Amino acid sequence: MAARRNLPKPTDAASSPVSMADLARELGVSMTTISRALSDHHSIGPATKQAVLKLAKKLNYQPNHLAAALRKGKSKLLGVIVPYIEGRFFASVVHGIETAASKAGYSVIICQSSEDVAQERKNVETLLSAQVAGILVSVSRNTLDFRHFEKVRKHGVPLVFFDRILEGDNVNAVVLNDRGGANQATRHLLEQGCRRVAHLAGPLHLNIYKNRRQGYLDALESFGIAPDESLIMDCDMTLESGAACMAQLLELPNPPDAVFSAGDSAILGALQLLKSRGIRVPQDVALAGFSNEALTSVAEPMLTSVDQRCEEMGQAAFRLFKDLVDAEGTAFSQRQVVLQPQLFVRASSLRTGPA
Amino acid sequence: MAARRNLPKPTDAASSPVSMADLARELGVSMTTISRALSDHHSIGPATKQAVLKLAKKLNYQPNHLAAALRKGKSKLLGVIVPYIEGRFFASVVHGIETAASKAGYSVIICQSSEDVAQERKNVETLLSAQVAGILVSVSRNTLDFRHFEKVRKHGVPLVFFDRILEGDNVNAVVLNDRGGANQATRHLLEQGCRRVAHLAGPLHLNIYKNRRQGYLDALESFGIAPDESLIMDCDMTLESGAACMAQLLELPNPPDAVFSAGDSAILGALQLLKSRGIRVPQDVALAGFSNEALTSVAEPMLTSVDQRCEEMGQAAFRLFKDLVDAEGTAFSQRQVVLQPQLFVRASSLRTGPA
DNA sequence: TTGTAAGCGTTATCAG
DNA sequence: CTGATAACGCTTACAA
Repeated sequence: MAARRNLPKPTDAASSPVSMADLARELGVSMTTISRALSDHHSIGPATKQAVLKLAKKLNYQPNHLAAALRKGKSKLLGVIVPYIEGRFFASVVHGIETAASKAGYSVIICQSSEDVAQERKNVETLLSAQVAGILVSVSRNTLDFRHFEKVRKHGVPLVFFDRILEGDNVNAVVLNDRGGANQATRHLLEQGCRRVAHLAGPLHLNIYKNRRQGYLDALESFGIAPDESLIMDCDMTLESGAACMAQLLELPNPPDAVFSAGDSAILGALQLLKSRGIRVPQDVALAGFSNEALTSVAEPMLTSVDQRCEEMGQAAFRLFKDLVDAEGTAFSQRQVVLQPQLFVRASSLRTGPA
Repeated sequence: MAARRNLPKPTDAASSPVSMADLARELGVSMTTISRALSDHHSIGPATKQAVLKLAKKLNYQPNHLAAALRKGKSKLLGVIVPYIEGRFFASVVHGIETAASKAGYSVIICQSSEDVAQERKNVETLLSAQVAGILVSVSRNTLDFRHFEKVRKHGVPLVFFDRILEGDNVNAVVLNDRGGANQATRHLLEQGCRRVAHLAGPLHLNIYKNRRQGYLDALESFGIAPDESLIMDCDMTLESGAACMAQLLELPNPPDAVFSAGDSAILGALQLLKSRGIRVPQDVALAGFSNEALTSVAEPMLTSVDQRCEEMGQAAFRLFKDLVDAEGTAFSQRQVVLQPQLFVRASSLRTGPA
């Protein structure tokens, strides 16, 4: 018994949805009254209001947001454009955005640019056509200009950038203090007694990698160490690339005693290469990465890394959008929110003995 | 020079968006003509059509999908409900869905149920109110009935389940052959010569875990091995839980020589516990997990695992939805798509010596 | 090939 | 406190 629990009753093919007009007819009042009852307007008798709400529940009334949005000229849809959604970082940021947004009654439409400006342009068009209330975007790797975002502003749609932004443009943005985080990580390595700290740098046209590199340089300077160009490697931040860079670093006449990478995959590649050569981590070479990916706690030794506060970033981005909406008309120009990263120190950088 | 690249020209506050009516007025034709030109209708002179398109481009006309959807009664919005979006699995599935959807001209609205039926119910309401063309859902952990999905069908909105579905209900769904995958993994362990294979089982009210357990039992049976209840552990699939289960298994008078876990985090926990006790993997205990998470390639030894074809699942789910839309009216009842998982054999289960 | 007009489900304005 | 009516931007019979 109890074999088939909640099977659909056979007798219901898509019955036409019930509208406000239906409620009005049924109750013998005007649509205006229905609208007011449903939207909690003040000019409405408590009795009628209750009656409306009751009937709405009974008939399973489902408001049509499209119609409302069309009429009001503003939807409760929020557009989000990310390079891709796989991988911890963007998934977490989107998680943060969605959570904050839905609390405020917004639904989020997600678009992937696949690291391609052309697609990003299409995404913008799509979102504008969907009449979104705002757009949150982290630009693709090869986005070099702002033309397609001009259109967004022309339509009067609030625009917020997060994480990856275009340098030199004054826009609303939420970013991580990448420079500070990199500085912190590098200082930590220096404090462990390392003196030849190498850096795996990402593509420098992206603000995030440029800033991480700068933070690395800052730390060296504060320790009075002159930067050595041969210790700064161009790296595309993949596992393979990290290993290749590490191999190259080991070829140097005077190889590094520590490596700070602008990303975690690359530092893992470096770790694997070191282990394959029998070089001890952290005793011979100490390591630190950036992003605090899950893999940092799985690697052996566990990897020191800078956490990016992904979820906070999502929340902050939404809040900034909301501020823009609420400040409608109030002419305030640009807002930047800067989040403070947090260094997670793990075994890969902790030298047990003295410096 | 070239300091400020693409700064907004100071002279443009949200100019009101241009509509079809504007184009019509400007060109001195009717809105019908505009509509036809824009929607590539056949009854339209090539000359007028070109003129319209040119003007549209010039005036930066942006179609209003909301209005079109309202009129047509069908939007190009697709609703997706997942328990959460962080973590590899759902992020990848969503990636697959979004990629397929956007190719077909749909935008996807993402909702998280946070593993909570109440929230899931709200999500359904939200999506219906947004007039989505369809809903794709992977149910939350504590979803036990279908009432809130009845409403979806009543509205005539195509509904597709993926991965997590409710057993016993006949619905459109895309699932993994979890049973087959588990069978494959367990057989592999048996073929390596293991004879006491333990199983870390997930919450059994979820189809996926129930099926994985069954696949495990199938494999034992095909090897003529009677299942030993003391080797089957209830596990909530976390790292900690996996370690705890492993510890318990080691207490047995006759401990296992292999473990198949229904999830990767748990098997990693088991691995860490074994290593901490100096027990060799795979020589003393061979390990295999499920999901093929990124961490499986980072662990040492690397972990054997069953890949879930996340992205294919997303694509398949979208395709199933599309089929439903295209078959509008055609009364075909339920469709199930079953994807074949793939076993990735790695060091954690490969015994070098003979059995 | 083109135009007219009605209507999708709301909300807002103005009268009662 | 309530009601009639216009309007949001677009599609689509139907008519010319």
